[in-house]
Amino acid sequence: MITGSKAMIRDINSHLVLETVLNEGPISRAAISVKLGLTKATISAIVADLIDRQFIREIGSDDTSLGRKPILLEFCKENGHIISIDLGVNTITAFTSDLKGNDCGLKMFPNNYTRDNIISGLIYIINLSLAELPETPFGLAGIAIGVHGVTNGNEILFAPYYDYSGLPFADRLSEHFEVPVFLENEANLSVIGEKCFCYNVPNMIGLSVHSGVGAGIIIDGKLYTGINGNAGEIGHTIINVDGRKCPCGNHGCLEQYASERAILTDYAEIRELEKVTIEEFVAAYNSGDKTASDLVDQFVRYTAVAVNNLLNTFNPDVIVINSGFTINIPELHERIRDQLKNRMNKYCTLVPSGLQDISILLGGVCLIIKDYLGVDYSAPNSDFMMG
Amino acid sequence: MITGSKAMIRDINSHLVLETVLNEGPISRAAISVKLGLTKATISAIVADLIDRQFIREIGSDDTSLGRKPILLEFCKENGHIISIDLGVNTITAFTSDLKGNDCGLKMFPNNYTRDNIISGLIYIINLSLAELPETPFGLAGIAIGVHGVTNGNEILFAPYYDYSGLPFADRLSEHFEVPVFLENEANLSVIGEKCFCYNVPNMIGLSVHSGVGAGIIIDGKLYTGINGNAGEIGHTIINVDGRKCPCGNHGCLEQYASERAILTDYAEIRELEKVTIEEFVAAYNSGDKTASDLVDQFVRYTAVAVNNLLNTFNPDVIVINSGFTINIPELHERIRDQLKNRMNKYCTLVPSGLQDISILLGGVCLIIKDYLGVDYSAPNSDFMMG
DNA sequence: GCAATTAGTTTACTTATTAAACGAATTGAT
DNA sequence: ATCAATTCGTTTAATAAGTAAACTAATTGC
Repeated sequence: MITGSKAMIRDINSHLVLETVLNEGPISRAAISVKLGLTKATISAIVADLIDRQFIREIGSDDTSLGRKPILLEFCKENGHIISIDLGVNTITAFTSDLKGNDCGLKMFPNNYTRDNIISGLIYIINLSLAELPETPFGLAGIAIGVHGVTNGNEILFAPYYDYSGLPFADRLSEHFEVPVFLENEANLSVIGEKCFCYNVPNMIGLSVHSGVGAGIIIDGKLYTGINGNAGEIGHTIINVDGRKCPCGNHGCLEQYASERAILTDYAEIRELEKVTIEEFVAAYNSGDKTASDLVDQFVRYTAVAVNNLLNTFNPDVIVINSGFTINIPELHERIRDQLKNRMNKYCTLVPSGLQDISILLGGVCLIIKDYLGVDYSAPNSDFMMG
Repeated sequence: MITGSKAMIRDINSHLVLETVLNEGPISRAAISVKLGLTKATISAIVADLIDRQFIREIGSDDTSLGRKPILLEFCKENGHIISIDLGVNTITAFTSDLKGNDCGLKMFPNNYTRDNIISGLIYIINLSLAELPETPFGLAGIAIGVHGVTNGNEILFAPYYDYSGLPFADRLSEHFEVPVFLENEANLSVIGEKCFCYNVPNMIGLSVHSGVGAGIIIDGKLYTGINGNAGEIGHTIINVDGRKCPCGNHGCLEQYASERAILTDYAEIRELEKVTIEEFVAAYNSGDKTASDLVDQFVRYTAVAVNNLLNTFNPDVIVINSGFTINIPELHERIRDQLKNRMNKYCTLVPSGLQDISILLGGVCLIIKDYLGVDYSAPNSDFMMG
């Protein structure tokens, strides 16, 4: 049972100070005191401890008009590194950053790994990334791995596109690198990334349309994954009760209409092609291909249904859409929004992805920051920051 | 900004002690100390204060085999009263209880009130209920009002079945009776009631099928209502993209298929009747009426779709169904569950309502308990308690 | 050079928890 | 009947964290 104690008070206040310096620094002790409503004495004591532990440091004074100049404090972002990996079906992307998510290197590798060698493959990839990083006081803070499938408690429960279910990724990598390792679903990481770097709101849904369709759910500022990590598996919500058969056993699942897989498969079938990439599809669409245009209509229509259902279910601050289609054909946002103009959706706040193809990687970074510092990161003046 | 302070420590621990006595009492100081992990000295200090404030009292000793007998502490449930009202379209139900939700009287009134006199009507009804209650140290702890419509911050935003939107219920009643007043959507109250009295789990969805279809959402033990109180308005999620037109402007909303209104309207139309009550409909079904049977099939089929979608969206501990159909035709639960046997729903934990037609009223009681005591009530050994 | 102002530290105090000793109450063995 | 063993609850001294207020430090402008 978590009970109140003096240690808890200091813990709460210390994290508040660290969060303030991280997200609003450089900032002075006096300003922190005003912002948090704690006395200057308390702030001074906590700051001394945080400096001692090398989380923050004093930098030059600020320019003020009157009185003694404040000593500015800033977060020591380069004192450690984070590795965030997008374990894609075709490509593995490894992103290294400092403790504020700043780019320290990005590498891409074809994913030729099988169930038998994927873990050693990841160790190899991580070592390659680590090799380029300078020594730091803290070293590696943690490793995040974005999985295209359902995860629960650091285990892959179900992944339709690769055969990695049940593998002890986290345990092995954690033993090997002696740092925390987190496996998390890509839609979940994606929405975390959007929240921390772009849209700082407490309740948001990230609608991720890639091979399948998933939603990352943030409620009260916290990721909600359900009791088995299956929350947000909206690809298998039924939106057409008499519709297309789905491998899951039901009919009319969203995923059969609005996923990349559905659209590209439909296109390939109609055009009697073996396989179509999203780039080829978009090129066809842009050149006025009628089939592609019809399928884009389908995507817009069914994605709007998905957004309608999410709005009426969650009534969130924002819904962010991230998909290859909307990234490559930006006007789709407006078209989806146009289909949502009815009485129940007056509070609709549909927004485009701010991070697009790196949302998963930056979401992984935020997960590690949260684990390592115990603090929610909210990137101030981020390149990606929205309204 | 909420910061850590000494007052916070005592506040946290004091509420934990009160919660323990409320939900697990009668219990001794020693047992509380072990359960919470606080020292006996701390518990003694907090208990002295709670006794002083008349929230708890000492009762006789417990029988133990060895050593000094513990002094049992219990919650003073009869020191105050709660009024919970179900503001139905046809009927207003007023329930009075002690501070643990025990029945102190239930009255029903036809709802003939208009926009102009509903507030004075409620004052009249509440006064009638109060008149029968004995004097208590605390008096009235609060009033909860269950609304069949969307509420946000104690205001009715939208109610399709009566014309009470925007009325200052809470302000007027709060001024008049000088106690806190809460307006809340009926599906939300319903799921709170089920959580506190029947299913003590942190993540649950209450599917309420009455005139419309709504879901009460509890995440991490807390009601989630969205940013405008519109969360859980699943009656307007689209489950049949080319389906029936809905007044909301879309096609194929769940409410057009699986609500009482939809089923009863369909039945009346087919049978060329003016109006059918749910009792008449159930009687027809029980007497083998084919039309009723077909419409029950429709209800089962679409309710299963709703549950499927909720499972894949929330992956909660449990989903509770509460509807006139399932209350009156219990085998429908099994039939709904039978339609859910597919790969994605292996964690399905669909359960019947434990409180049935009083879930809204008891949910209101829990809301007031939470407000008044600052503690989550979890009815121990409740008559309604499930597994 | 001094008043005014703001930043940050020091000091005395308050308060809540803890650990340990202690007193109280009860059982069971001698 | 008495006393050791046991458990319950209180008392006491110590610790730790925040607060308020006084104090020192640093800077500007008159």
